[in-house]
Amino acid sequence: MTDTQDKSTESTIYQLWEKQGLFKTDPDSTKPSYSLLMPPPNLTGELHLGHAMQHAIMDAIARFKRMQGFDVLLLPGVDHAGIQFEGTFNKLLAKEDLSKQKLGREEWLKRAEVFREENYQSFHKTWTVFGLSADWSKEVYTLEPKVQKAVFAEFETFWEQDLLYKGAYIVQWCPKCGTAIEDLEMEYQERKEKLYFVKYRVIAKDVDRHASARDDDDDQEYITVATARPETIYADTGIAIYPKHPKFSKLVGKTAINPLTGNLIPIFEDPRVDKEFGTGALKITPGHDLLDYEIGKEHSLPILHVIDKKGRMTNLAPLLEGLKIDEAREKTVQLLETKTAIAESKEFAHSVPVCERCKTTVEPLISEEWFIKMEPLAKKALKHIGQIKFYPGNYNKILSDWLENIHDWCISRSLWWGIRIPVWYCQKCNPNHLVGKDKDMVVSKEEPGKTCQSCSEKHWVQDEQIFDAWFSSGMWPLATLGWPENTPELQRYYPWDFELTSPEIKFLWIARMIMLSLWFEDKIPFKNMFFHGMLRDLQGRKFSKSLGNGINPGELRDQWGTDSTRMALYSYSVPGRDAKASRQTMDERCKNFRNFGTKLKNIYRFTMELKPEVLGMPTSAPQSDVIARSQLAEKQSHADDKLILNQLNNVVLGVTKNLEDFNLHLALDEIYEFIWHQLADVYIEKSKARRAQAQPCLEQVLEICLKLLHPFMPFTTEELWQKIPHTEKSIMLAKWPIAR
RNA sequence: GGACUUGUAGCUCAGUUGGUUAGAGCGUUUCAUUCACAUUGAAAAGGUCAGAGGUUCAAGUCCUCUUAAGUCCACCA
Repeated sequence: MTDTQDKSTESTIYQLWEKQGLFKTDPDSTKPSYSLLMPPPNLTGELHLGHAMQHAIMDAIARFKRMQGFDVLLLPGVDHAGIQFEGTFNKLLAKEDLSKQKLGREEWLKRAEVFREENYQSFHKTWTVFGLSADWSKEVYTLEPKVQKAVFAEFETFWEQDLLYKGAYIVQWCPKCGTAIEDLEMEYQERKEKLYFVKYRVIAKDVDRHASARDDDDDQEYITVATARPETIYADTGIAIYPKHPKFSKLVGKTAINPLTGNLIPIFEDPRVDKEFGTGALKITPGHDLLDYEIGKEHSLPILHVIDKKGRMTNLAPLLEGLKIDEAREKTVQLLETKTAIAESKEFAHSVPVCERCKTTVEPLISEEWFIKMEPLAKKALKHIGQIKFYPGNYNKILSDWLENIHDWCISRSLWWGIRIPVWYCQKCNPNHLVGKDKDMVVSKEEPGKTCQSCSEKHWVQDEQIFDAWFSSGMWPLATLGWPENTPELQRYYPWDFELTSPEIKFLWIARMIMLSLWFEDKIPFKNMFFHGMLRDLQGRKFSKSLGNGINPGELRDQWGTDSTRMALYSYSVPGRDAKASRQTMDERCKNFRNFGTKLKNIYRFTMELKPEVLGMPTSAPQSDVIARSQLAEKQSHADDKLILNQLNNVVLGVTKNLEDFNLHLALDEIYEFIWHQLADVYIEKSKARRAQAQPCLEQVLEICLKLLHPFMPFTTEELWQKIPHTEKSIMLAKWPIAR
C-alpha cells in the first residue's frame, strides 16, 4: 500500500469516527465519567514534537477509558498566548513595515485576528491528523466569551475580597515587548561586563554644599562603590554600606555628592549589603533595581527615573537623553573619567536577566500595575495539594516549595492581545486612573451605564492594560466547563481526572490552576497530574526555532504513518524523564513500529484472509469477554492454545494495570513482546501444523490484541477491526478485555 | 547558595514493591529463505548497571559518601 493510500485510509477512518459522534461525551448515560483536559497550545507557529507527544498520551488514555466503559470528555482548546503571540505577530508586521503604533489598537486587533485564524487552522489539521479523539463540539479558546466571563468573575471576586491592588511598584520590564513581565518569564545570560569603582565625594551632612564644593582640598573624603551600571548613577538617591564597615562606617550620617547630578545623597547602613562584593558600599537606585527599591523604601529615599519604558535615557541625564542603555553607559563612563570619579574598573562575569521571549535585557523600573495578593491562595493550595496525584511524585514537593515562597502576582500587561482589564475610570474626576474602593472608578465588563458618583457625568474610559495570559489560562479547568455558572458539565466532569503538561510551565500554569481552582470552587482542579519529560536534541539542548534543531512531527507522520509516530512518542513518554532525540533516533523508533504495524497486518492476513477453506466464516458473534474466553480455553484442550491464552491473559492484566498507572511505555513493551515474539514467532508458527484446530483460538487472540493496541495505534486497529467479524461498528465502541 | 533528577550494550532508552544466567529498539556479525510477513526468521557478539562503602540470605533497585551531567528556584552592585 502506498503512503497516499495510507493517509486517505486514515482520514476516512477519522471521518467515520467523527460522523458517528464517537468523540462526544455521553452525559445522559449511566456511565461513570472520566475527564481529560488538553493543555491548550499557544496560537503561535506550528505544533512541535512535544505537542504531538502530549496529544498522543492524552488520546491513548481517553481511548482506553472509553473502552473501559467511561463517559469520556477529552476537551480541546487553544490559548491566545498574550505576549508570545503579540511578539510573533509584531515581527511579521515589521516585515511589512507596519507596527502597532502605525495601525492603532482597533486595526491591529483586526489583523491579529486574521493571523490567529490562520494559525488555528494549521493547529486543527495537525490535531485531527494525529487521531486525537477530542470532543470538538466542546472546544474552547481563551479569548472567547465563555472564558472572558469566567475571567471577569475571577477579577470581580478578587476585587470584592480585597485581594487586588494597583499601584506604582518596581517590576521587571521588557523594553522590546513593552510590558511588565514576571520573574518566571525571565531567563539569565552569563555575560562578561566591566565593574566600575566609582568615587562619590563625601561631605558633612550640615555643611553647605557650596562651601564644600572646592575640589582642590586634599582632605576630601570619598566613598567608593562598585557598579556594573554606571548609567543609573543619575538616579542614585543613596549609598548603603553593610553594618560596622571598618572603613566606611564613620561616614554614616554624612552626605555624598552624586558625581553626575551633584545631588546630595545620604550614606547609611543596611544589612542587605553584601560584605564580600565590591567595596562593601552599594549605590542605591530605587528606580532601577529591585533590592535598591526595597532598601530605598525603608530609608524613604526618593525614586528617580533615568531609563524609560523604551529602554532609553530620560532627561534626568540631559546630555544622554534618548540614548540606548549601552551607548549611555559608554558616555557615562567617559563623563565620569573626565571628573576622575572612576577609581578603577575590572572585568567580571555575572548573569543578566533577559526576557524569555525576545531575549532583550530586562530593565527593572517603576510602573503602574495590577497585583493579586497571593498568600491566602497559596496557603489554601498547600492544604489540599496532597489530594493530587503527581507523576512523577516529587512534583508535589517542587510545587509545594514554590507555594511556600509565594510572591504577589503582577497580572497586568501593557499589551493589546488579551482580555482587557474590566475597570473604568471617570476621565474627568480620575484622570490618573487611580484605584480605591470609593474613587471614581467602576469594575465592569462593559462601559458602565451609570454616572460617576463624583461628577454625575458619564466620561468612562477603560483601563488600557490587559491581563497576563496566565490569569485566564489559570482558570482553564473551570472556564472550560462554564464556571461561574454551576453547569451540568461542571458538576459531572470536575475535578478533571487527568491533566498533563511540560514541566516548563509548572509554576506559571499548574500552580496557578491549583490555587485558583481551589479558591473559587473549593476542589482540586485535577486528580492526576502528569508531567512528561522534555524532548531535547542529542546535545541535550531544547528544541528551538533559532537553533533549527526541531523535528517536525508532520514529516515523521508522512514518512512512517500516524500510528508508528505515536508509538515512537510513547516510548519517550516516561513521566518526568527528559530524553534526547534526533531525526535519526525518531526515524529508528518509527521504523521499528512501522514494522510492528506490518507484522500485525500480516497476522491478520494469516488469520483471516488465508484461513483454511474447510472453516466457514464464523456465524457467532466474536467472543471477547472473560466467560467466553475461559469456556474456549476449556474446550480447546491443546496445550499451545492454553499457553497462548494464558500468556494473553497476563498481557491483558499487565497492559490494563500499566495504563491505569499511566505507564504507557510499559504497557506497550508488554503487548509488543507478546504479539511479535509469543504470538507470531511461536504460536502461529506451531499452529501451521494443526491450522484448522487452532483457528478459533487465533481469531480470539487477534481480536483481543487489536483492542489492547487500539489506544496506541487507533488507525491500524480500526482498519483491521472492520475486516474481522465484529458487532460494534467501531473498535472505539468495543469493550476493553478483562483478564481472568 | 537551596532543591530535584540522571549516570545501565556502539547509539537512544526500559527495568513496577530488592529475588534466577541484566532487557528493548537501532546498529554490528553469521546463517536461513518457493513460508502470513526480506518492513522476515534463527542465532551471535557487545554491559564490573559512574565509583566507594553499608544494610540484607539476596542490591541495577534501599542507605551513606564521592564524582560527572542536567533541570528548577534564589542571588548576582
